[in-house]
Amino acid sequence: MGWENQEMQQAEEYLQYQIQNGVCGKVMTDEQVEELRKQIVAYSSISEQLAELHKSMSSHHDFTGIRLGNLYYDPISASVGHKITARQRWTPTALQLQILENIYEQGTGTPSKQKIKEIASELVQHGQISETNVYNWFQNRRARSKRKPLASTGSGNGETGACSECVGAKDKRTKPVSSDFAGNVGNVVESFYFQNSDSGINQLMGKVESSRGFDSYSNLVEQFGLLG
Amino acid sequence: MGWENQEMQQAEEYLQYQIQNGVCGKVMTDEQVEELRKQIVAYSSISEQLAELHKSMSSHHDFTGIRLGNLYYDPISASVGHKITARQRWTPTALQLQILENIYEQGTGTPSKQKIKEIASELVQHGQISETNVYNWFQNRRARSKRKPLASTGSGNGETGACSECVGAKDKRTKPVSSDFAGNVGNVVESFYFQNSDSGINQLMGKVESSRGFDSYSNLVEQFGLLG
DNA sequence: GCCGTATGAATGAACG
DNA sequence: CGTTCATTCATACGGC
Repeated sequence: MGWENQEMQQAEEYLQYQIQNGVCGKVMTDEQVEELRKQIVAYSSISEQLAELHKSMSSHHDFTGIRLGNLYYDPISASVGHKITARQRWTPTALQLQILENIYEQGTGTPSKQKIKEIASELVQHGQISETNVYNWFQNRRARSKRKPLASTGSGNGETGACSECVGAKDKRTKPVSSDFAGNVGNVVESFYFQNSDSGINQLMGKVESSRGFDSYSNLVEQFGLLG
Repeated sequence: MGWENQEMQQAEEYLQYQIQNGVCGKVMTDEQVEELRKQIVAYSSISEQLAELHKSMSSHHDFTGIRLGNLYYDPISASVGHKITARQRWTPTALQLQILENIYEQGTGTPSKQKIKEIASELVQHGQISETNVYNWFQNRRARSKRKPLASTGSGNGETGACSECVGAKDKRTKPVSSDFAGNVGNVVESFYFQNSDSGINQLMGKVESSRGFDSYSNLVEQFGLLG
């Protein structure tokens, strides 16, 4: 159409000006918006099933107490102390678990003080954890994977191959995921997020798109049947 | 600065033109973009993990499932949920129960490997059972009789007063999630952002929803009509 | 039909 | 290191 270069340039400058003054920020093409829309729809649907969890969490959090820095408020005793009252045994986060499993399988499955320190310091990025936790985890992991896979008796009704401490057991726990994944997801996510955001929408889109592991939400949706 | 009305108008027109031609569409503030970015990053990391997990699991043809924080991934249905799949849990038959109780009372209550084997092989005649089941039964029996001042198991089925986990007076069983949430509060407080997207899966939802992020997100959706 | 209890199982930590 | 304990999870079951 009849847009002169000069006009366009002026417009661009104007835009720049507006942006700099916070009047308006990023500009997206409809295509991009649509892309985003799809992403969000898919993701939010996927996360939908977690909503229930959140609900119960928030509806009962008046009994959970809260941690304030190094202090901990216990709603039951209505007091604030330095320790998290009683209980509170460590539970690995999913990511931590995966990483641990990975290390366990790849690594000799051997601990070693130094190594534990390293592992702990790495895992602490994904949630609270101590060296003791790591130590215990390996200890338990080793011990439990050792018990022989004992055939469950009979069948029919209650298949019991599962084992607790049991008498026998094969590794039936978490399978390690691709090392690539286990080792990097955390970082990926972090860098993903903490990256300078000035790059704008294009970058965002690029990242979301190129985010590996899933080709498209439809694929995802199909795989997990997460969309009602 | 020196922006003349005319120039501004031209710019606006230019923008309109661009929009109409699909060159550019919606305009968002940086804040909004950032909000969006957060949402997508959160969702995408969840999805990514699920996808990877799925891939890994299916490639291993493993049917055990995996724990994801408070959630469980079921490789069979390829979905994530709160349950540990349909695996039936063992239930002792009346006869088995009686025998077990008997053994428990007579013996010190401590089984131990060899004994368990024997017991199991004996009980299997009265219904399906595995050593693991026996082991667990004793384990639980011991643990639970400790919390409750229940002395006699009573001969019949009469049983005495009821008390589930007993000492857990607060009975968190009904609100299982909350306790776990408590354990995570710290993380939520400390790392508000998605430094870890892992089991943070619940954390994440908590963050997403509790932060103004979600609202902003909803607003965004409305404002920009991102959701058809 | 929802709510609370009973109980098999999973698992972090501790014990000897 | 192998075992055991303590706590928690998930679900089946029974009453209102």
